[in-house]
Amino acid sequence: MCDIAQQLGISVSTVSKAMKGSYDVSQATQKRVMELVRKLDYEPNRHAQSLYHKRSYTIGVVVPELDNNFFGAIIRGMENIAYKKGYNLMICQSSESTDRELSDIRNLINNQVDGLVLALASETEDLRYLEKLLKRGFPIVLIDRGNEELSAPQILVDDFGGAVEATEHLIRSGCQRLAHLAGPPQLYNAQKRQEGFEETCRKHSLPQYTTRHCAFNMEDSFQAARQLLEENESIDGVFAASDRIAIGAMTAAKEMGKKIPEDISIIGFSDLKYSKLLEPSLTTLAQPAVEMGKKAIQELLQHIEDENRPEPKKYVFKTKLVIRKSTRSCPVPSDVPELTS
Amino acid sequence: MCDIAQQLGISVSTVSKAMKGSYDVSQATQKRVMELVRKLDYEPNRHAQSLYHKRSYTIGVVVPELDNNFFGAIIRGMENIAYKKGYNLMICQSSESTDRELSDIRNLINNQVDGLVLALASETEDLRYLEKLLKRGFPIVLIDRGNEELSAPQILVDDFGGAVEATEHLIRSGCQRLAHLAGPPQLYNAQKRQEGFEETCRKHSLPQYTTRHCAFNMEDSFQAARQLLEENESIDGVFAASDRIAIGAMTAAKEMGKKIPEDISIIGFSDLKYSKLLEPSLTTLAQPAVEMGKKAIQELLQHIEDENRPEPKKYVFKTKLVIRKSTRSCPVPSDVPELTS
DNA sequence: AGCGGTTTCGAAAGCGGTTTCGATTTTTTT
DNA sequence: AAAAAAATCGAAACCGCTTTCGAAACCGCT
Repeated sequence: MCDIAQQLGISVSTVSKAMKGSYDVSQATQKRVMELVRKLDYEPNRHAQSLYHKRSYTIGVVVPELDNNFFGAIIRGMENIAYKKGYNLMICQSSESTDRELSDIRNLINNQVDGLVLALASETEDLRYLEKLLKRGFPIVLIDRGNEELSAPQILVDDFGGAVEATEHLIRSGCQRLAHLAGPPQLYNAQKRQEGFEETCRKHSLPQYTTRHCAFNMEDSFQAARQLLEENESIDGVFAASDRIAIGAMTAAKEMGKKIPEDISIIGFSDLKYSKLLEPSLTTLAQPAVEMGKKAIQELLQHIEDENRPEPKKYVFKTKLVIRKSTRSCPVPSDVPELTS
Repeated sequence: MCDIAQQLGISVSTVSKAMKGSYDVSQATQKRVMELVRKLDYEPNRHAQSLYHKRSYTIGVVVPELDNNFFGAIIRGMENIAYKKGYNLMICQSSESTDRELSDIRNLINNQVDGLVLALASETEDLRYLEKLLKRGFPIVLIDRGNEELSAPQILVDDFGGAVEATEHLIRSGCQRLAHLAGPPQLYNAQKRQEGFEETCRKHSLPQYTTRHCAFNMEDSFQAARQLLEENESIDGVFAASDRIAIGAMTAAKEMGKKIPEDISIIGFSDLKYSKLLEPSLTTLAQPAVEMGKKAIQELLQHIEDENRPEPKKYVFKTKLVIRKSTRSCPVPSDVPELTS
């Protein structure tokens, strides 16, 4: 900027104002400045700007993992909005580790991010730091992994509704003895999915239904599924709390010589990129991840840019049933709800 | 920092020095400062620091996509080293779009990142901007997607060697009529894999071998594979340039009623997380992605922190053959090379 | 007491911008 | 032609931190 001022024989303040299109600089100098700016490919130093404005125009993002369809799509949605509004993203993956998550958040704060979008790790329980931030008025939006205690806006999927839909799909396709392979019990989403499952079973007065918890990975879910199916030979339908758990269940079922979906139907949750490649392809619930990412940033920016902060709302996105080959075909076609925001 | 100085009745300069453990502040005040710092959870403003040091302690990363095992693992490796050394990552996904890539890079530069780690989009050809940056002495490291023209350090996998290994594995397991489903021809990696394939076929004087190009996605590769297999009924072994292409090939082969691996062996490249879940599970070449990510940052930091920049070297990481069920079992066990850097 | 040497500290400049405010010039009005 | 108003510009302060450099205080020693 000094260069430009010198070359043009004007002051830095004028250059700065010219670049911002201030009213208080003549058309002529404005043009001269802009031309030189373009010629030199000049861009003002963001750190200096941040320092003055006390705003970094950067948003911190922490997700459990990056190489995951769901979070990948969420990030695409977030980038979409953020870049358009002149904000940058600083993305971290906690790898589902609470410690790493905390240090990521602290580091982002230390980097003066203007706000945070967080998908908390499954085991995160100590929310004191986040509460402190919120109390200070620091803008935070939670995404996917909700939390009842934190008074922050939350962008969630309708886990309960999705679970109901999944369970009803199983029942409609003729399954009578259902099992639910649930996620970690401390995880909000897992709880809601379990509730949806159990409530639907009760509603339909199913003679038998069971729930068993396992981690969101294949190894653990494989073990859990095997135990479950061994103890309970008659199970003919499994609602897995995630596609990865569903894969574990499929592997276990196949290993026990059960045919999918003839002997046992399996339904997942998430619609991972590879779920349609499985054998049989997995029936599952798709989540509008890109839309969720967009909404998260929109919500966050509102909190960042508005003085009078509104009440933290919850936005619940509907899931969409994707029927494939791992469940028996339904006599009555299920009505597929539209994606709404 | 002003707060601390005031509360302790000392000057900001002393506080600053105390926090850095400068020799020129007494033990007593140092202790008083540190205690208050801890109590207030104070962290100095990074932007102010960056402004002074003309260093942001942030590294820009651009990869084609985030929800991808390979790049996910690379990023984990990069985070590992970067955080340890006090650097942050600013991660962008170009979604394989050249335009987006360029705007991401410009934006990162504008954010004053100290260096860049890039995995170029497959179609990127206009390297003028990058060349300009390199000429200015700006530190850039290329990862995975190499480029002969750019004089930057490159962290690569031994595509040629991996292809040789894959091809020899097919030959060893009894395949005679091989085909290669290659990636986009302008992509450096794809070229090397193709060369490895063809050279090995020639070396073993195979009676027949063909190569066909397709994009790194399932739809395109499915079409390509089907055409290939229809035109050439006798093909009994396919080396796919990526796991995703392999999946397309598997789907095509199955659709044509061919049994894998009895009628046709298929081998991929990358070892995606879900490749072991396919039916049959996919034989493929694993890449030491985490190690590559680590190396990329180490190399970049050297360039950032050393005045006298060394010649840009190429680091070629060996792949590892992962034998699963999509290729026939070998009479002679292939010797698996170790991971080296 | 006077001297050099060591510690310990703070004032000030600077990093690269932005913005306020007063000065100067130009234009318009009377 | 003088006064008022508007347009245009630059000096300076500031954002929060680091570092240089000089001042002050303290030390032991002759």
